[in-house]
Amino acid sequence: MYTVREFAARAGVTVRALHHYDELGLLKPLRKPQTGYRLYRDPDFARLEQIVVLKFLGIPLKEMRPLLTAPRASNLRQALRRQQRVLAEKRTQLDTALAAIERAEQALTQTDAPDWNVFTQVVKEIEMHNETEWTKKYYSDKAKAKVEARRQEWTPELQERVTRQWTELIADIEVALAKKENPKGAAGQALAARWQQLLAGFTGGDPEIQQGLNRMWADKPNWPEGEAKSFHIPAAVTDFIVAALTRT
Amino acid sequence: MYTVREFAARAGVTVRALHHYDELGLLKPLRKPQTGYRLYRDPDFARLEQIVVLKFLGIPLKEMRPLLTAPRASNLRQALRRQQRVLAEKRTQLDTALAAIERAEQALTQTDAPDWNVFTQVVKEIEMHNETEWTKKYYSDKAKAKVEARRQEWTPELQERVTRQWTELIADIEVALAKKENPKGAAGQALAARWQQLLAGFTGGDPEIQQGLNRMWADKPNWPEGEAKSFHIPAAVTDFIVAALTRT
DNA sequence: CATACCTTGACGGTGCGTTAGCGTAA
DNA sequence: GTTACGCTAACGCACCGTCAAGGTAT
Repeated sequence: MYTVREFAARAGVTVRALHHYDELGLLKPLRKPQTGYRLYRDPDFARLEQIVVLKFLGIPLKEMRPLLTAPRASNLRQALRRQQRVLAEKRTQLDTALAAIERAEQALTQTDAPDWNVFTQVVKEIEMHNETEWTKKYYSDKAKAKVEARRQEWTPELQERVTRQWTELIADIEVALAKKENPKGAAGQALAARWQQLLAGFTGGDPEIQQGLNRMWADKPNWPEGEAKSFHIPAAVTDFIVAALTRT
Repeated sequence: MYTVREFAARAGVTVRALHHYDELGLLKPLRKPQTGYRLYRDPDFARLEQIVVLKFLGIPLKEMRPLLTAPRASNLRQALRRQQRVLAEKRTQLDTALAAIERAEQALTQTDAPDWNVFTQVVKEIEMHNETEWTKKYYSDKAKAKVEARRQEWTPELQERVTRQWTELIADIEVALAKKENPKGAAGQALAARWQQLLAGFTGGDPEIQQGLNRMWADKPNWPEGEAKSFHIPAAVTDFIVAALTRT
């Protein structure tokens, strides 16, 4: 039986952190009857260690609960793999930033006034490089050029709106699934039409781009999974759309 | 002359971001007389690009203003170097986390139940390694062991308290400096005494540790500068203490 | 008149640090 | 009684995303 302070000292965390974990329901100690004082015991120690480890690995506190109580390792391993990808992407981010700084320093040693042009060029290059890199391999050269051309016209806000439209559509489809709606019915066809609309917004009706997209989706399990929430489309949803679009 | 939306589209940022930069005083556009509408012009574009670049490099928005208006490159280069160190440290952090995940996965492939022991061990190892690594080179082997032993007893809260005591002391010394207090006077001696007290709290009066510390401070310009605020002690302060402690 | 775009608040999210005000244990 | 420790509540930080309520341009 430890008090907060003792327990915190033993575990190498602060009292405030323990309060926080308690609030989040991650680690709820016993309470002394009248006073409400927290009372920690040995099993709590093990659990806290697990929390600390997961935090060290960069896993958000809010996602930890299921991992801590899971009796089997499968979801833990899943989480680790996800986290691995997230961290890896962050690292390449960092690497590019570092590279940019180095290049910029070189440029700065030559002139006394900051040469923002060189500077911004470097960064832009790198940014583009990163963003498009992972999708590249799916497109033919001609398709790449076309996609690139479209990118130029995309404002980030347009991006947002489109993303929202997709998520809304997916939500609607999930509702339809829950209602056991028939893909061939009117409602199903309407959803499929919205789907194709959105898709056309990206491909511009270009078959080469469509091809590339197809390849990309076929390889979905291997997508990177960065901070940019590449929207997760449940398999059931795509199945529904496929069913709606295939002619009988 | 662009409206927010146009300008945002041209620059590849969101309208909200522009609002935000405006609020922070980073990029204040003209305003249309009656309506208060924001009006951006070409010079604003250049400035925005600079902001975007610095953000890409991970520099906090609040620190950007002086860098943007600085006519000469010197403080920009300073900032870049600082940022380089910060990023580099973050990267090693990431690397260790990634390494930990890999090791953990290996451990997990063998058992089905999560083996938290192996797991926490790995992380602890690595954490220690990191924390002490950069100070290591200043200490003799014997001193290292002693410092390590002391570390074990330090709770993070004790850490905090000590840190605060140092910052308070430093603040007090700066006040004394402002008053042009004499280091040899009573006030100066009192401050020096507090200094030695705090130091003794770390060294435990051990000469080997003291030696290592001396070497470390002598090498101060080369310290890493992570997120962990290694307290910055102005040169004037150390000078004051040195003057107070050297026997006449 | 409708519609698209502008404005200024203000809340939310991440992981706690940091007062602040107020009971409790030794 | 004093002092050290416990509790909850609430703000703060970084960078905007995301409504919301209400004017303006076309």
